[in-house]
Amino acid sequence: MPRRSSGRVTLQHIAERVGVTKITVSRALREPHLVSAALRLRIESAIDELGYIPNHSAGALASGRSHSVALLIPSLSNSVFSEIQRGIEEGLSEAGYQVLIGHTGYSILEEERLIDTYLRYGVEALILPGSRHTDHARRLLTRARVPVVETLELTETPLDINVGLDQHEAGKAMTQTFLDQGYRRVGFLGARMDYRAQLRMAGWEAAMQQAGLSTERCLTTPHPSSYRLGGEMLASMLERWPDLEGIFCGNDDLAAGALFECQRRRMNVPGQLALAGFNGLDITEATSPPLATVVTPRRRIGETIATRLLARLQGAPPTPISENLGFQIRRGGSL
Amino acid sequence: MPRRSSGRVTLQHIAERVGVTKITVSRALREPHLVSAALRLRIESAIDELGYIPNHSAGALASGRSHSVALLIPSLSNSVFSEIQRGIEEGLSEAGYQVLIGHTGYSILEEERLIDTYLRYGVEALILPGSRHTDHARRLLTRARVPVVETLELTETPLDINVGLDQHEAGKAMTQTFLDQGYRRVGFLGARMDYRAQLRMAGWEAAMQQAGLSTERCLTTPHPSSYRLGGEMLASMLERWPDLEGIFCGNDDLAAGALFECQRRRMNVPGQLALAGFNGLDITEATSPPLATVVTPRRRIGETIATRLLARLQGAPPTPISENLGFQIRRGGSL
DNA sequence: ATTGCAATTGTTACCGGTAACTTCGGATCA
DNA sequence: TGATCCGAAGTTACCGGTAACAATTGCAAT
Repeated sequence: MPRRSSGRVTLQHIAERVGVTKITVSRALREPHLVSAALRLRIESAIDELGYIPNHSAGALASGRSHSVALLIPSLSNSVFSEIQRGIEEGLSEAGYQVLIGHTGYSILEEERLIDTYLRYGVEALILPGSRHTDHARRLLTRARVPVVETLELTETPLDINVGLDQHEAGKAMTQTFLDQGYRRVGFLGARMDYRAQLRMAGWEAAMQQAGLSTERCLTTPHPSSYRLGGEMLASMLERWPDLEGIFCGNDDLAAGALFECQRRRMNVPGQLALAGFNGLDITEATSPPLATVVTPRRRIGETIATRLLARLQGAPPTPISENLGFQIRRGGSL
Repeated sequence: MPRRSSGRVTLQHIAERVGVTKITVSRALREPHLVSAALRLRIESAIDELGYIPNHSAGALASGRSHSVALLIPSLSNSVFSEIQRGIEEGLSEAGYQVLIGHTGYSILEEERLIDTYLRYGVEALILPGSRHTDHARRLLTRARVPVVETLELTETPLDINVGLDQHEAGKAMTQTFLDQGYRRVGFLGARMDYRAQLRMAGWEAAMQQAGLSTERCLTTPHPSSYRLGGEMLASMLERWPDLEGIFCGNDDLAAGALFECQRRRMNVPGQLALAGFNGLDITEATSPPLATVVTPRRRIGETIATRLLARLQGAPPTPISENLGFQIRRGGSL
């Protein structure tokens, strides 16, 4: 006698309808070549007559495989991650993996919570934004013995697979571009100030110091970045350092916001003030003038992650590896 | 003898370590008040000594409850959905539900695939963007007897819970705002042209026709919208209809792109051309001039969904209901 | 006719939890 | 002092699949 009247159609129901045992139905679904063609057809028609929906939990429990992979992203409104996601999804879904997306909101505590949750779900791999994690998260990951990808930035000590680009180097290169163009009083504007933003800023500092220039013209905030914020912060910077010649913004949103503020003030860009952003999002090509930016190979990052992860899932040895996919400087017209 | 050497720590291991049976450990986790305080402490310390991670599949299978809800969103790079998500997540996670995010890419076929996938995962509810679904998706949803939320737009025939705003009405209202300001030759610019974009456009048509004005100045494309596209399409429209006085863009991205193109052409906005977008994203307040837009109550949509869904999950009768959360016109300075 | 083998289908046990019911010792109470 | 009740822990069966191995059948090979 059933404990619950779940009403749900199970393999057993299909099996009875067709007059076989459930293992045969299970086979017809997972290894059709092992079931005779005639029977397979009868099973298939019974399945859609009755509306059978496989129970993933039961399958995962019995087989010890979940066929799913967790992808944690910091923000649901940033095309940086959506393009990476597309590359990953494409590669993994083809290989039969379901990609479960989680949203950390740039918080490593939330990341920790999600890692825990998804390990309970039995994901076969985790893809994490960044290389900064809580201690507890590291412990969970180590114990779980599951492939882990850390992405976006590079790290000297990857947990496992690391695919990204050198954010510090990129920040330095963009700053150097300002300097090459003859700008000297170059400031830095940053928001959110997650670890990657800090690396970019450090790159700016390094380049400035190397050139013997001041790094005082720097304004940052922990608030999430936005177009509005870019404008407001630019205003503050101009007030504080009226002699600014150029500003390297930690991302494209801030740079665009800063550009709008310049337009509002009828300041010529780059004549009176040069601007640059980071990431190479669509907007940098649309503004007038187009924004200088660091173009990051997001799509390729996603694809590379998929490739490397599949290799690991298919048994490649767990050798920590760091892959640097580089970046490109685009001067746009704002620098 | 174990079939697999999973290596994973289970309830049984904890139980043996502590010297009780697994059901007691299970209780200590789910209903701590039923276990004596002393024992509970010993269990807890065994759990983190051994690094126990509950197996969600096993729990879900045994209890028939997954404590998870699927949220499908069309785009991972659009703050429209990220704000809705935040509202939903907040309400549901507090009540112990895990929100699983899926990405449809605006495709109802992909939506169908995801509905199927998440029903296999045993989600206890589904939140879908829009009211358009494939026939098969409808069949799946009906058979699954699971609460369903359709959001963003309103529908006369909700599957279950429907929370959103009248996109047609909003399109009409924005167009009427153009007319109220004396603009007559008002065009429409749309991309992607998913169902909501079509509704907005229909609203534009209705308002124009009602005013006895021409609806010929209309350019749409199935391509995804972007800032660049907004600029390019504006250029096409100006070439084709040089007498345009205003353009209602199907979303804020297009409107911003169009504005940038006007700036490039040194066209005065709104003097020579008035512009408006849709959604009220951050960028509309940052540009110069700020963009006119239809402000949609995204956060409230998310919160309302959470509230209504929780009520249903806690046993409220499955009465189809449609809740209209309205919108606001903001004239910015571009209209 | 016997053997061998491949193609099909079935049997059995088990994955790791939880529901429902049972047991047991002690406190409460008439 | 026996009946009753309550808190705390245990027993048993089962959720819905899948792994591993066994059984059956038909046919080719010996």
